[in-house]
Amino acid sequence: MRRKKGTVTIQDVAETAGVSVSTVSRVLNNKDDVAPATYEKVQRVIEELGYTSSLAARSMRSRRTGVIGLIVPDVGDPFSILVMKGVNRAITELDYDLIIYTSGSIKKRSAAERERHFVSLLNGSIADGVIIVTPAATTFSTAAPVVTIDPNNECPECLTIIATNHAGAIAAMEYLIGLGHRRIGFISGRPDLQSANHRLQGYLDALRQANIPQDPALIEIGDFSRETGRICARRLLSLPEPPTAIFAANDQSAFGAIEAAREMGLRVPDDLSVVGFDNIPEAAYYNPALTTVDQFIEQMGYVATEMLLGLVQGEPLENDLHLMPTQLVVRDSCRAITGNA
Amino acid sequence: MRRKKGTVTIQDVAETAGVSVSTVSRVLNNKDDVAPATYEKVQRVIEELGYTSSLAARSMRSRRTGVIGLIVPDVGDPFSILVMKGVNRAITELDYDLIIYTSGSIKKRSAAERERHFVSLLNGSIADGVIIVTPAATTFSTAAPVVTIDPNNECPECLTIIATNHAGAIAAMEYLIGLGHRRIGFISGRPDLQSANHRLQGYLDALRQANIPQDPALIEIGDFSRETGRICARRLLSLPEPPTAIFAANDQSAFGAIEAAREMGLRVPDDLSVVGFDNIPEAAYYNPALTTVDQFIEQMGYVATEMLLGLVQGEPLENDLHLMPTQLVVRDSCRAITGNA
DNA sequence: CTGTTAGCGCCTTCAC
DNA sequence: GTGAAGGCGCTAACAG
Repeated sequence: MRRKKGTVTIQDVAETAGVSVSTVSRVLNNKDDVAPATYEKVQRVIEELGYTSSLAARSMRSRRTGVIGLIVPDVGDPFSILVMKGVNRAITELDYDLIIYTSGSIKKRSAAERERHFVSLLNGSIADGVIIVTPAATTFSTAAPVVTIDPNNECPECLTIIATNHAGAIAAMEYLIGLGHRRIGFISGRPDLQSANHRLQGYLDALRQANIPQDPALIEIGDFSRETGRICARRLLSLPEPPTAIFAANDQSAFGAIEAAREMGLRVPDDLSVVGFDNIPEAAYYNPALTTVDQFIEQMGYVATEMLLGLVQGEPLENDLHLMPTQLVVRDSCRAITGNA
Repeated sequence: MRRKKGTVTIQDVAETAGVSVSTVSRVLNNKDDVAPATYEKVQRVIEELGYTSSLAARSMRSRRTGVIGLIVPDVGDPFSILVMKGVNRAITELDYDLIIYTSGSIKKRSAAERERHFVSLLNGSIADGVIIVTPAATTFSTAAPVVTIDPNNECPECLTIIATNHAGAIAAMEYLIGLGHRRIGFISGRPDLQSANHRLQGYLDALRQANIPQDPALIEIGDFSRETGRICARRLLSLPEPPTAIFAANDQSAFGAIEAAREMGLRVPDDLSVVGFDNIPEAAYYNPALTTVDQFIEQMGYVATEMLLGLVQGEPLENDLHLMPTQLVVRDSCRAITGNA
């Protein structure tokens, strides 16, 4: 770790190798034909000097930098983590580099502002393309391609990946209804999110389909957090006529709901059935293992990266919207209704 | 999202504002005295055009870029996630930008290679400094400051942050011993990691201190993963004379151990006490809530960032090593030993 | 095959 | 106060 001397540049390499900078540049980019002897020599000097070309300089000259950017709202959020994993997998397979940014829920700037900030920070500058997870903003001024995952609002002009939230919610509800449940509570996600609304709509539609009257008291507005899930479930379970099952709009809320039930002396699934949405890893480990709707989040990240790199490499994509399938995963948090209720 | 036209440059701003590029540059960097009227006008044009200065160009000219880099081995690992959160918090408070890289456990290049790759990718180029989590490499050729968190090996010349692993392990063991346990199994972490070895040493020393003979059969070599924790625990619990308590070198292993116990028909804590290490968020939510040693991981990220930014801003740091305290957090996964065993 | 010549977008002297 | 040059490290044309 040399502190002072600074970076070794392409110049240094050229001089100590006794060639011109362009020759060095050529071997760096495996260009044309360089005399094997020269190539060898330059390569050796590069090795010796521990030279790495400056990303900054490189991206300034050539369009392609070989890095793509990922903007997530929160590094601690399981959804974001899974997307990161998927993107990371694709990135390494396809030999790109990945830069991750957090648009965070910070006070200083709004999420939308930070997103814009990062997009332009990356744009034309450092990254060949950008993936944005649950973007708050709907438009971005950028020359590089953008793919959005699970956007909060319709995002015109953006490539978008989103799960079949409505269908997934229906599947969960049909399962619960098939188990004999009639009073089913719903803990929704943030109402400003498309995906949350689609799930709510699925809940409603499934009820209608089964000819079960809808009871507004059974719908609680959550925010996808564990803590709010707990609070919502408490309210639901304190109703004069409490639900026998709860469908939570994501796994975190479902965990909160189960914890609330437990605190109130209810056993899951014996006294209350709970279904989540997402199928994050913890769902399988949870006690009881959580029945939930898988939306293949990690795969979303992977697909987003594939789409983005396709765009980067100039392949024109036809459809702007990629629908990710959902699938009910039955585990141990639900039980058929037996006697009363 | 304009696709074609490319980026708006400082030139464009200068032209539409009717000034020279240097003037624009001045207002961008709040330099000297710019006539208020000019300042205002330029500012407005910047706003209108949605201009953001190119990170690439900027970092090429000026030393300070205002971004720091974070290199983590795996975005899915709870330890890395907590560090990210801490770094992120410090970053936003101190008004820097953050770039995250994954050195990943990929086949293509070794972790050490990837670390070096990223360090030089960031160095002198994009970032003012770099934080590396559990680095495999021990030296980095870089002009920018480097801080390492929980390095695998001694990392000379690097600023290092590491928890008091030995003391933490002793605390956990004293607690278990105080509860009356005498046969205590240990599931270690990867033996190539400093922190893992320190914890093992703590286990050993606590035993000696309490005059409990050490039994090699009670020590299993794990790798910090849940799955391995499960396997190790299975072996431990299948011993002719199984342990009454298990101390796992991290929370993930502890979860695995509890799951193994459950599969074998043992109840935790009634039939087996388990202590973990890390205090990741899941530990509090787990059923039973996990007794563990907090090593304030998030805080490590925060402190690392503070140290790094101190270095970046030229404040000379005195000590190269920051020791993070550890603290036993008692929850529900242990019980005093009663009758037999 | 290799060196020379232009810039990429920006900041930093230096004049005015 | 402001504009005009020079150059950061690198790549992409051209020459040779």
